[in-house]
Amino acid sequence: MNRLPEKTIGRLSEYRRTLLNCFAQGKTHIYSHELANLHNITAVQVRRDIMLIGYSTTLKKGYDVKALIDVIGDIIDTELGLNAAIIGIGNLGRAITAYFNGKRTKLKIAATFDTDPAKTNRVISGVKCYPITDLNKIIKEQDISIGILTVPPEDASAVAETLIMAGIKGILNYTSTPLNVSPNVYLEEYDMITSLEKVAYFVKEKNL
Amino acid sequence: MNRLPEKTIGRLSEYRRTLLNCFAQGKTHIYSHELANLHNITAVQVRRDIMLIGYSTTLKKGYDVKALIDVIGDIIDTELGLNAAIIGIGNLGRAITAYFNGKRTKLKIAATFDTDPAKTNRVISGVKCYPITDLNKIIKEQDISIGILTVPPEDASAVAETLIMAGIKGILNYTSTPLNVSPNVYLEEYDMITSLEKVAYFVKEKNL
DNA sequence: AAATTAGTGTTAATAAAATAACAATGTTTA
DNA sequence: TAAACATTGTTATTTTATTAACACTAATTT
Repeated sequence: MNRLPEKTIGRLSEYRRTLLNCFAQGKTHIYSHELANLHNITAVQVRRDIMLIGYSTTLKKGYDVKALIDVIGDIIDTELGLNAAIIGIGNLGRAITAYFNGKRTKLKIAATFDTDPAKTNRVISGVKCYPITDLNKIIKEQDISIGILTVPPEDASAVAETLIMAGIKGILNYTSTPLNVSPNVYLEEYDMITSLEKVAYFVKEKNL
Repeated sequence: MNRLPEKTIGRLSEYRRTLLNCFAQGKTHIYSHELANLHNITAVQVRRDIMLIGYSTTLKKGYDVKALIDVIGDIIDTELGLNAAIIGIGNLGRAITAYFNGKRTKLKIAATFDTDPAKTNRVISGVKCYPITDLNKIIKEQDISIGILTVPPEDASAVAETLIMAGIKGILNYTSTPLNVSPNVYLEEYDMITSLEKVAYFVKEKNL
């Protein structure tokens, strides 16, 4: 399988969740335009994405929901699953942890970390919270390969550094501090303030 | 000013926050490559973005930090500011509210909404929480033009509908339910599960 | 003060993503 | 069963975003 476009990967993840819903509702087949409507994109986009992952159907009755779920799983899941850790268990960290708990099988939030002694060494949102001083040890012990950063912005760089030293392979950065990581670590950044300011800008523009 | 690219708007928001930090530290000028390094992008990208907003400097001492902050403000802020509301004041809603409080002058979280009677009619993270049945009334009274959706996925579509009926102009959707909105409403969607699955995919790919 | 260097602004080229066009073919309808 | 239709898979085109190239000029060095 050739490297898939980044945007396609994102959409595949979304398709799969929609497909899982359809499957749960007993729907066995789905047309490209149905899937497209559910995601507010074009049917061509859907077909192109599905072409890229090498799935196709001989029928003209739409895609086999179950089969497509499996094919997407083959692409985006790892066989044994991956472990992630949340660093900074404030409201945002808790939101993500709670959101995940029990839902994914292949991706698991295996540990959380914080500096606040009131939070550490107990279970929060179903996951054990460790003091951040144990980060290196726990990351290695539990084979955690993804770090989700929800610490205050001033701590972000230092924590990222520690994560990378501990051997993490991917970082999802929700702090407003842009990070600088070596090219062998995959970094995805998302900043809520930026998104809100973007919405505000386009709201303003619409009124012109 | 011609329509700016969406990606540029996002970066401008980020530049501004970095510039505000620089300014607070007494830095008066900044080179394009400094700003670029702080954001892990190229200096060309920075210069191009700044060119697009029509700012330029005659000096070769970098951009005037204060002036650039103001120019970006002229682009992305509205003169009177805009009001936003959070719908669904769980962990995620609280995280965003707390994050914002007292920080922005031009964008304000003016109200929050929830269905849970234990949460409504009191102040949470510094903002009054109203029952969702009052949504239409409050949106209009307080001139709220942006809705931030942090409700459970099964409620997302209905709430979005209500928001639009109430006259909202922009929606930031953090639920995992893709929304379908009329073209006169600006919609930005962000899904944490997708992001995490994307990171997992690229972590996996790196190992090949 | 002439030569060099470093930095900006802008146009041109490239790359990535989305959309359009359309051939192929199974399905439905007359 | 033949014609019309609907749906997929794929290539071509267009659009959007990024990167490279480079002319210009203030600052620095010799």
